[in-house]
Amino acid sequence: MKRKRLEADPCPVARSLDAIGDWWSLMIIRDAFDGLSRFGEFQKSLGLAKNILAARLRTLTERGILAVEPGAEGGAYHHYVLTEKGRGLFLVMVALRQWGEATFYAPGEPHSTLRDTQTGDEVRRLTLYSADGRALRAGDAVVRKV
Amino acid sequence: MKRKRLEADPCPVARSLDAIGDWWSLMIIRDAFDGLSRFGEFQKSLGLAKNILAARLRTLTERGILAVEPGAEGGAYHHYVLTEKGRGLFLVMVALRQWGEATFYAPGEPHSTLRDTQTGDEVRRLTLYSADGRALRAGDAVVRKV
DNA sequence: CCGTATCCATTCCGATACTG
DNA sequence: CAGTATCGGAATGGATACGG
Repeated sequence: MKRKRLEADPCPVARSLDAIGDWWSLMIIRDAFDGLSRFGEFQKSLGLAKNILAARLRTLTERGILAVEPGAEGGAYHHYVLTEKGRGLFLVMVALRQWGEATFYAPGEPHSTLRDTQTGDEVRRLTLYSADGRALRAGDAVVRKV
Repeated sequence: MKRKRLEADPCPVARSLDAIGDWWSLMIIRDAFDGLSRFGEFQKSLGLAKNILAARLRTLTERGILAVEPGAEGGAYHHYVLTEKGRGLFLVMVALRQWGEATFYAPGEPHSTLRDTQTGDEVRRLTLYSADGRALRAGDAVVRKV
Protein backbone atom coordinates (compact mmCIF):
# COMPACT_ATOMS: atom_id res chain seq x y z
CA MET A 1 0.00 0.00 0.00
CA LYS A 2 2.79 2.39 0.76
CA ARG A 3 5.19 3.82 -1.74
CA LYS A 4 7.30 5.50 0.87
CA ARG A 5 6.92 6.37 4.48
CA LEU A 6 6.09 10.01 4.94
CA GLU A 7 5.72 10.05 8.67
CA ALA A 8 8.46 12.63 8.87
CA ASP A 9 7.22 14.85 6.07
CA PRO A 10 6.92 18.49 7.08
CA CYS A 11 3.51 18.79 5.39
CA PRO A 12 0.50 17.80 7.49
CA VAL A 13 -1.42 16.82 4.37
CA ALA A 14 1.24 14.28 3.51
CA ARG A 15 1.17 12.79 6.98
CA SER A 16 -2.59 12.55 6.90
CA LEU A 17 -2.60 10.84 3.56
CA ASP A 18 0.12 8.53 4.73
CA ALA A 19 -2.25 7.32 7.41
CA ILE A 20 -5.58 7.19 5.62
CA GLY A 21 -4.95 8.06 2.00
CA ASP A 22 -6.12 4.94 0.32
CA TRP A 23 -9.47 4.16 -1.06
CA TRP A 24 -10.69 1.39 1.20
CA SER A 25 -9.50 3.04 4.39
CA LEU A 26 -11.48 6.16 3.63
CA MET A 27 -14.56 4.14 2.81
CA ILE A 28 -14.25 2.16 6.03
CA ILE A 29 -13.99 5.38 7.99
CA ARG A 30 -17.03 6.73 6.20
CA ASP A 31 -18.99 3.66 7.22
CA ALA A 32 -17.69 3.92 10.76
CA PHE A 33 -19.10 7.43 10.99
CA ASP A 34 -22.38 5.98 9.78
CA GLY A 35 -22.37 3.67 12.77
CA LEU A 36 -21.09 0.43 11.27
CA SER A 37 -18.77 -1.44 13.57
CA ARG A 38 -18.82 -5.14 12.84
CA PHE A 39 -16.63 -6.99 10.36
CA GLY A 40 -19.59 -8.31 8.42
CA GLU A 41 -21.27 -4.92 8.30
CA PHE A 42 -18.26 -3.38 6.62
CA GLN A 43 -17.93 -6.28 4.27
CA LYS A 44 -21.55 -6.17 3.25
CA SER A 45 -21.50 -2.43 2.81
CA LEU A 46 -18.28 -2.25 0.84
CA GLY A 47 -18.26 -5.58 -0.93
CA LEU A 48 -14.53 -6.06 -0.62
CA ALA A 49 -12.63 -9.26 -0.04
CA LYS A 50 -12.37 -10.38 3.55
CA ASN A 51 -8.61 -10.57 3.58
CA ILE A 52 -8.37 -7.00 2.34
CA LEU A 53 -10.89 -5.81 4.89
CA ALA A 54 -9.06 -7.59 7.68
CA ALA A 55 -5.77 -6.01 6.60
CA ARG A 56 -7.28 -2.52 6.48
CA LEU A 57 -8.97 -2.89 9.86
CA ARG A 58 -5.67 -4.01 11.31
CA THR A 59 -3.66 -1.09 10.01
CA LEU A 60 -6.33 1.41 10.96
CA THR A 61 -6.29 -0.07 14.44
CA GLU A 62 -2.50 0.00 14.60
CA ARG A 63 -2.56 3.64 13.64
CA GLY A 64 -5.00 4.51 16.38
CA ILE A 65 -7.89 5.49 14.15
CA LEU A 66 -10.06 2.54 15.04
CA ALA A 67 -10.15 0.65 18.30
CA VAL A 68 -11.35 -2.86 19.00
CA GLU A 69 -14.00 -3.17 21.66
CA PRO A 70 -15.42 -6.35 23.13
CA GLY A 71 -18.79 -7.42 21.81
CA ALA A 72 -21.65 -5.68 23.51
CA GLU A 73 -24.15 -8.21 24.82
CA GLY A 74 -21.74 -10.88 25.78
CA GLY A 75 -21.47 -11.68 22.10
CA ALA A 76 -18.26 -13.31 21.07
CA TYR A 77 -17.44 -10.81 18.37
CA HIS A 78 -15.93 -7.45 18.89
CA HIS A 79 -16.56 -4.07 17.36
CA TYR A 80 -14.38 -1.63 15.49
CA VAL A 81 -15.10 1.90 16.63
CA LEU A 82 -13.57 5.24 15.87
CA THR A 83 -11.12 6.56 18.42
CA GLU A 84 -10.86 10.22 19.31
CA LYS A 85 -8.21 10.53 16.62
CA GLY A 86 -10.52 8.83 14.16
CA ARG A 87 -13.44 11.09 15.01
CA GLY A 88 -11.15 13.96 14.18
CA LEU A 89 -11.62 12.98 10.55
CA PHE A 90 -15.20 14.19 10.72
CA LEU A 91 -14.54 17.38 8.80
CA VAL A 92 -12.54 15.53 6.17
CA MET A 93 -15.59 13.39 5.54
CA VAL A 94 -17.86 16.41 5.49
CA ALA A 95 -15.61 18.18 3.01
CA LEU A 96 -15.47 15.14 0.73
CA ARG A 97 -19.23 14.81 0.96
CA GLN A 98 -19.95 18.41 0.12
CA TRP A 99 -17.55 18.40 -2.78
CA GLY A 100 -19.20 15.28 -4.12
CA GLU A 101 -22.64 16.77 -3.72
CA ALA A 102 -21.66 19.89 -5.60
CA THR A 103 -19.69 18.12 -8.28
CA PHE A 104 -21.22 14.82 -9.20
CA TYR A 105 -24.94 15.22 -8.88
CA ALA A 106 -27.29 16.75 -11.33
CA PRO A 107 -29.74 19.22 -9.81
CA GLY A 108 -32.52 17.22 -8.26
CA GLU A 109 -30.63 13.95 -8.37
CA PRO A 110 -31.15 12.25 -5.02
CA HIS A 111 -28.26 11.52 -2.70
CA SER A 112 -27.71 10.86 0.96
CA THR A 113 -27.54 14.01 3.07
CA LEU A 114 -25.83 15.11 6.25
CA ARG A 115 -28.33 16.32 8.80
CA ASP A 116 -28.27 18.00 12.15
CA THR A 117 -29.29 15.41 14.71
CA GLN A 118 -31.37 17.85 16.73
CA THR A 119 -33.45 19.47 14.04
CA GLY A 120 -33.10 17.09 11.11
CA ASP A 121 -32.14 19.95 8.83
CA GLU A 122 -29.26 19.75 6.43
CA VAL A 123 -26.03 21.25 7.72
CA ARG A 124 -24.48 24.38 6.30
CA ARG A 125 -21.67 24.35 3.80
CA LEU A 126 -18.26 24.29 5.39
CA THR A 127 -16.47 27.63 5.29
CA LEU A 128 -12.93 28.60 6.14
CA TYR A 129 -12.45 31.82 8.07
CA SER A 130 -9.46 34.01 8.58
CA ALA A 131 -8.33 34.90 12.07
CA ASP A 132 -10.26 38.15 11.83
CA GLY A 133 -13.40 36.49 10.57
CA ARG A 134 -13.42 36.89 6.80
CA ALA A 135 -14.61 33.91 4.74
CA LEU A 136 -11.69 32.59 2.69
CA ARG A 137 -11.79 30.91 -0.67
CA ALA A 138 -9.19 28.89 -2.54
CA GLY A 139 -7.02 31.80 -3.59
CA ASP A 140 -7.24 33.65 -0.30
CA ALA A 141 -4.93 31.39 1.67
CA VAL A 142 -1.52 29.95 0.94
CA VAL A 143 0.73 27.40 2.49
CA ARG A 144 3.83 28.79 4.09
CA LYS A 145 6.62 26.26 4.13
CA VAL A 146 8.31 25.62 7.36
CA MET B 1 -6.51 1.98 -9.73
CA LYS B 2 -10.18 1.22 -9.55
CA ARG B 3 -11.76 -1.71 -7.85
CA LYS B 4 -15.21 -0.90 -9.04
CA ARG B 5 -16.83 2.10 -10.60
CA LEU B 6 -18.85 4.01 -8.07
CA GLU B 7 -19.96 6.82 -10.28
CA ALA B 8 -23.55 5.81 -9.65
CA ASP B 9 -23.22 5.37 -5.90
CA PRO B 10 -25.81 7.28 -3.92
CA CYS B 11 -23.18 8.49 -1.44
CA PRO B 12 -21.34 11.67 -2.34
CA VAL B 13 -18.32 10.56 -0.38
CA ALA B 14 -18.04 7.47 -2.53
CA ARG B 15 -18.24 9.48 -5.73
CA SER B 16 -15.59 11.87 -4.50
CA LEU B 17 -13.25 9.10 -3.54
CA ASP B 18 -13.87 7.42 -6.84
CA ALA B 19 -12.50 10.51 -8.54
CA ILE B 20 -9.61 11.47 -6.31
CA GLY B 21 -9.30 8.83 -3.62
CA ASP B 22 -5.85 7.58 -4.30
CA TRP B 23 -2.63 8.66 -2.76
CA TRP B 24 -0.80 10.24 -5.65
CA SER B 25 -3.84 12.09 -6.96
CA LEU B 26 -4.35 13.76 -3.62
CA MET B 27 -0.70 14.69 -3.42
CA ILE B 28 -0.74 16.13 -6.92
CA ILE B 29 -3.78 18.20 -6.03
CA ARG B 30 -2.04 19.40 -2.89
CA ASP B 31 0.90 20.55 -4.94
CA ALA B 32 -1.38 22.18 -7.48
CA PHE B 33 -2.90 24.26 -4.69
CA ASP B 34 0.63 25.23 -3.75
CA GLY B 35 1.11 26.62 -7.22
CA LEU B 36 2.98 23.82 -8.95
CA SER B 37 1.91 23.30 -12.53
CA ARG B 38 4.70 21.80 -14.61
CA PHE B 39 5.39 18.12 -15.10
CA GLY B 40 8.87 18.40 -13.71
CA GLU B 41 7.76 20.40 -10.70
CA PHE B 42 5.37 17.66 -9.66
CA GLN B 43 7.95 15.01 -10.29
CA LYS B 44 10.59 16.76 -8.26
CA SER B 45 8.21 17.49 -5.41
CA LEU B 46 6.70 14.03 -5.20
CA GLY B 47 9.55 11.86 -6.37
CA LEU B 48 7.35 9.42 -8.22
CA ALA B 49 8.06 7.62 -11.47
CA LYS B 50 7.35 9.60 -14.59
CA ASN B 51 5.01 7.07 -16.09
CA ILE B 52 2.91 7.07 -12.95
CA LEU B 53 2.83 10.84 -12.86
CA ALA B 54 1.83 10.99 -16.51
CA ALA B 55 -0.99 8.52 -15.90
CA ARG B 56 -2.30 10.45 -12.91
CA LEU B 57 -2.17 13.78 -14.69
CA ARG B 58 -4.07 12.23 -17.56
CA THR B 59 -6.87 10.83 -15.45
CA LEU B 60 -7.16 13.99 -13.38
CA THR B 61 -7.45 15.93 -16.60
CA GLU B 62 -10.01 13.52 -18.01
CA ARG B 63 -12.06 13.96 -14.89
CA GLY B 64 -12.05 17.70 -15.16
CA ILE B 65 -10.03 18.37 -12.02
CA LEU B 66 -6.96 19.62 -13.85
CA ALA B 67 -6.78 21.37 -17.19
CA VAL B 68 -3.89 21.69 -19.61
CA GLU B 69 -2.95 25.22 -20.53
CA PRO B 70 -0.43 26.27 -23.14
CA GLY B 71 2.96 27.32 -21.86
CA ALA B 72 3.05 30.89 -20.69
CA GLU B 73 5.92 32.74 -22.37
CA GLY B 74 5.83 30.98 -25.68
CA GLY B 75 7.51 28.08 -23.96
CA ALA B 76 6.91 24.76 -25.57
CA TYR B 77 5.66 23.07 -22.44
CA HIS B 78 2.22 23.39 -21.01
CA HIS B 79 0.88 23.71 -17.51
CA TYR B 80 -1.50 21.66 -15.44
CA VAL B 81 -3.80 23.90 -13.47
CA LEU B 82 -6.79 23.30 -11.25
CA THR B 83 -10.18 23.78 -12.84
CA GLU B 84 -13.11 25.26 -10.99
CA LYS B 85 -14.08 21.73 -10.02
CA GLY B 86 -10.57 21.11 -8.82
CA ARG B 87 -10.47 24.28 -6.76
CA GLY B 88 -13.62 22.99 -5.08
CA LEU B 89 -11.35 20.55 -3.29
CA PHE B 90 -9.88 23.39 -1.27
CA LEU B 91 -11.74 22.54 1.92
CA VAL B 92 -10.88 18.87 1.57
CA MET B 93 -7.23 19.83 1.59
CA VAL B 94 -7.74 22.19 4.50
CA ALA B 95 -9.51 19.49 6.48
CA LEU B 96 -6.75 16.98 5.78
CA ARG B 97 -4.17 19.57 6.76
CA GLN B 98 -5.81 20.49 10.03
CA TRP B 99 -6.33 16.88 11.00
CA GLY B 100 -2.69 16.20 10.27
CA GLU B 101 -1.59 19.18 12.30
CA ALA B 102 -3.64 18.10 15.27
CA THR B 103 -2.77 14.43 15.06
CA PHE B 104 0.76 13.91 13.91
CA TYR B 105 2.81 16.73 15.33
CA ALA B 106 4.17 17.05 18.78
CA PRO B 107 3.55 20.43 20.40
CA GLY B 108 6.14 22.81 19.02
CA GLU B 109 7.16 20.53 16.17
CA PRO B 110 7.42 22.71 13.09
CA HIS B 111 5.22 22.17 10.08
CA SER B 112 3.98 24.13 7.11
CA THR B 113 1.01 26.34 7.88
CA LEU B 114 -1.97 27.71 6.00
CA ARG B 115 -2.07 31.47 6.12
CA ASP B 116 -4.44 34.21 5.12
CA THR B 117 -2.96 35.93 2.10
CA GLN B 118 -3.96 39.39 3.25
CA THR B 119 -2.74 39.38 6.81
CA GLY B 120 -0.32 36.47 6.88
CA ASP B 121 -2.04 35.07 9.96
CA GLU B 122 -2.91 31.44 10.30
CA VAL B 123 -6.47 30.58 9.37
CA ARG B 124 -9.07 29.44 11.86
CA ARG B 125 -9.96 25.84 12.42
CA LEU B 126 -12.73 24.63 10.16
CA THR B 127 -16.09 24.31 11.86
CA LEU B 128 -19.34 22.79 10.72
CA TYR B 129 -22.50 24.71 11.55
CA SER B 130 -26.13 23.67 11.64
CA ALA B 131 -28.69 25.58 9.63
CA ASP B 132 -29.52 27.61 12.73
CA GLY B 133 -25.91 28.37 13.51
CA ARG B 134 -24.80 25.91 16.18
CA ALA B 135 -21.31 24.45 15.84
CA LEU B 136 -21.59 20.73 15.19
CA ARG B 137 -19.19 18.00 16.18
CA ALA B 138 -18.86 14.41 15.03
CA GLY B 139 -21.84 13.05 16.92
CA ASP B 140 -24.13 15.98 16.21
CA ALA B 141 -24.83 15.16 12.59
CA VAL B 142 -25.83 11.96 10.83
CA VAL B 143 -26.12 10.81 7.29
CA ARG B 144 -29.62 10.22 6.11
CA LYS B 145 -29.75 7.65 3.36
CA VAL B 146 -31.55 8.57 0.24
C1' DC C 1 -20.56 -15.05 12.14
C1' DC C 2 -15.55 -13.75 12.23
C1' DG C 3 -11.59 -14.08 10.61
C1' DT C 4 -7.11 -16.46 8.42
C1' DA C 5 -4.80 -18.75 4.63
C1' DT C 6 -4.02 -19.63 -0.07
C1' DC C 7 -4.11 -19.04 -5.07
C1' DC C 8 -4.24 -16.13 -9.01
C1' DA C 9 -5.02 -12.05 -11.98
C1' DT C 10 -4.41 -7.29 -12.17
C1' DT C 11 -2.51 -3.13 -11.08
C1' DC C 12 0.89 -0.18 -9.07
C1' DC C 13 5.26 1.63 -8.79
C1' DG C 14 10.18 2.41 -9.51
C1' DA C 15 14.04 2.32 -12.61
C1' DT C 16 15.79 2.70 -16.93
C1' DA C 17 16.10 3.61 -21.68
C1' DC C 18 14.51 6.22 -25.47
C1' DT C 19 12.25 10.08 -28.39
C1' DG C 20 11.19 14.95 -29.34
C1' DC D 1 12.47 19.40 -20.03
C1' DA D 2 8.42 16.52 -21.09
C1' DG D 3 6.88 12.72 -21.88
C1' DT D 4 6.48 7.36 -23.80
C1' DA D 5 7.86 2.45 -23.61
C1' DT D 6 9.18 -1.43 -21.17
C1' DC D 7 10.55 -4.47 -17.52
C1' DG D 8 10.24 -6.65 -13.05
C1' DG D 9 9.07 -6.76 -8.28
C1' DA D 10 5.66 -5.79 -4.98
C1' DA D 11 1.20 -4.96 -3.37
C1' DT D 12 -3.73 -5.07 -4.29
C1' DG D 13 -7.97 -7.34 -4.79
C1' DG D 14 -11.29 -11.23 -5.74
C1' DA D 15 -12.59 -15.86 -4.81
C1' DT D 16 -12.57 -19.73 -2.24
C1' DA D 17 -11.60 -22.87 1.28
C1' DC D 18 -10.76 -23.61 6.04
C1' DG D 19 -10.94 -23.16 11.36
C1' DG D 20 -12.70 -20.55 15.83
